[in-house]
Amino acid sequence: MARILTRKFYRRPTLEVARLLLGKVLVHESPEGTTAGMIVETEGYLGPEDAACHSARGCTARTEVMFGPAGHAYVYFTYGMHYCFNVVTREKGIAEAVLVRALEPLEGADLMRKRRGKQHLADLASGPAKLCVAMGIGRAENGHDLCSRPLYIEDRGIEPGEVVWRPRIGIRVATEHLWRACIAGNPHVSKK
DNA sequence: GACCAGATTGTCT
DNA sequence: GACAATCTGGTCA
Repeated sequence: MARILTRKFYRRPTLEVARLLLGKVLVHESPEGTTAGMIVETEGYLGPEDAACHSARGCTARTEVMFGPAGHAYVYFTYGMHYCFNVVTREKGIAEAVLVRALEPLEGADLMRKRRGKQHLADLASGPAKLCVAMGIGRAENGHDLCSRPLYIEDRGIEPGEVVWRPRIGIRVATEHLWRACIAGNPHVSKK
């Protein structure tokens, strides 16, 4: 009953995509094995209006993917050691994206444990940099079309339950917006 | 449990 | 040359 999300899904307004992604399943069919996790936490980044958004200061080599068509992966490197995974929304030329902040592991938990060096399920993908390690996402995945294998998001008909909006985390500016969507009470959300 | 500093490098000024 | 959409391990309680 699983259905890979089409480009149409990602062309919606960014905050709507952020909310609708909760309960959807991110799947990576890597050479080492398949890992999958349900998305439990996301953040919207709203282009020029949003000082915290990488694209707010124009199109550069780094942010180029965000300016492209919806449904592509924007993976960036930060703090000298971490990757973060985003989904590009809207249409070509409108540089907005949704940061996937946390997953609940569904498949390939043993592979995630091996990649992360952690045993506890809630430690495997409960943060943007953690989930990239657990899912094997890195620079190579930047620009990948999420409507196709080996990396995609699918709808398995899971009801996310109650959704709550919170301030965004880990940024220095524009922290007043409630643009972080979480599944209420889910233990895999990055912070309480 | 809460708080703090260190790791480490791509990207932009 | 400064800083970053983070995580981890240490210290102190």
